[in-house]
Amino acid sequence: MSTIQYKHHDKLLVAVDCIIFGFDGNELKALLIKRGFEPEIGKWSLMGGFVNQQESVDDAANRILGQLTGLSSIYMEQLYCFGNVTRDPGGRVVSMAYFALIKIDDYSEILMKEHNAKWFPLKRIPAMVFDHKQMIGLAKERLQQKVAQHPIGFALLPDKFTLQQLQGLYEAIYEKELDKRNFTRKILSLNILNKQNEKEKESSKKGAFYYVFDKKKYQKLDKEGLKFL
Amino acid sequence: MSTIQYKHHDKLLVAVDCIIFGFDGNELKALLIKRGFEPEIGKWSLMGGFVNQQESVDDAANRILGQLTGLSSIYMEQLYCFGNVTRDPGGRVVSMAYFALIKIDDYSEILMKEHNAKWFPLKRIPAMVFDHKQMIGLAKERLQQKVAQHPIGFALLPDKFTLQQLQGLYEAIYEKELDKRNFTRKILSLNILNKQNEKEKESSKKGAFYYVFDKKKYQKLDKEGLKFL
DNA sequence: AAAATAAAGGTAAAAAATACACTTATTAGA
DNA sequence: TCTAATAAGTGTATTTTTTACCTTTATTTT
Repeated sequence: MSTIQYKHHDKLLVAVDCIIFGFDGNELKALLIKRGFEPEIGKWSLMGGFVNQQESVDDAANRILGQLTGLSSIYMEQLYCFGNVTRDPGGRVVSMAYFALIKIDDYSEILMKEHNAKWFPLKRIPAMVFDHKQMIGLAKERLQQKVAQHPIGFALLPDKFTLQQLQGLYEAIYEKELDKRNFTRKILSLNILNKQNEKEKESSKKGAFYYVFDKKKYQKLDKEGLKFL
Repeated sequence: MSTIQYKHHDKLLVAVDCIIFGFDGNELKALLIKRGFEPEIGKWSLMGGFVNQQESVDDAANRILGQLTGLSSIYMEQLYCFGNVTRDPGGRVVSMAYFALIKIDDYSEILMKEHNAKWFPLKRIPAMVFDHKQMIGLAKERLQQKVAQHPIGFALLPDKFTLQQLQGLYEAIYEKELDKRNFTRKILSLNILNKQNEKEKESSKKGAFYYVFDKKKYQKLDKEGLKFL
């Protein structure tokens, strides 16, 4: 705080931009929308909006995510503040970037169409407005770091998933192949997955058991201090 | 960005608050100032200020840090955005918290006195205004994580330091004792320190060799992908 | 019954992390 | 000049973690 009254200070537009990640079983993707107004009309953009006077920045982020996906109680965290003076040619806008992890089949098709939204593989992100591409790059790095220490990846998978789906997710995030036996051993040794009796039978004749993430077991471990992977 | 014109949206006060860390050879400390105006006059506070229309948020953080310490080109990074509606009873203020690492003897005494600034050990932070104590707690956690992966700790030490001073720093940050031989072996194996011919002779009769951090060696390693400690 | 498919599972070798204690260089003081 | 005091400097054995690697099993289809 400064030593003079608040009212003498500049007020700024504060925006939120959401990097929305999804996983289709094969690739990591980000959900982008086609900007329908100037400046930069027609370019791809992150879903964003302005923070209102009477809502917290986090609330604004959740509101904006909800507008596009119809989803609430989604994994989301602050990424970074983009605060350059000239980042948005439309005005002085400070943007808080957030990233969210959603189950790719959970969003509302209707809302998606309304917003001209489309999933893009992270490896093939098109030209984007302002600093949005940079935001996605930073979000990817952050996800890579975070996922190694916290079990947030499950937010990208269906509630029931096979070990190979889980491994595929990590391979997509890290962009490298992992050894199946080592991966399985490590993830199971954490004791945060519950094996189901049911099998997934689409991708093999033998079928692979489903697992579910046991949040309570994890939280217990987390208190004791756990490195995730 | 929203689908209606920017001018219809709310503008907010955007503040920056700086957690300034120092190390006195023994303890990690934070530099606080005594707030001289309402609300919450007389309470301890982080050094802060408002972001001006014509400066970036990062520039504002550097300006504010310079106001208190007289220092520039200091290690500083964004910590987190504190955006609750009611966090500051004086008005709707979104605060970007930054943390900075300074060499504790480098600041300007004059500016410190002007601002009623004082160093507090992290273990004995007094009551503070708003959410500032929470900011310090978060900064400490972030520093602990960061320092394990990046060689930023040197910003808290004099240019020349002994291995025991360096170890002491890590012990202060992690809040636990480390084994001297293991620490020495590990840090030297990174090959980012240059041993000097000169010895520090105050704390022992034998004297301990000074080392300096070699930024170039580090950057070379960093490109190749390095876990720090 | 045979073939095809992907799932499941273990071991040995290498690397990294930990635990642990004596010798050395130097100065101050007897 | 000898002795005592002080912290610096140094190596090895043990445990844990990580990595590399392939055969057997369950099930379905033909």
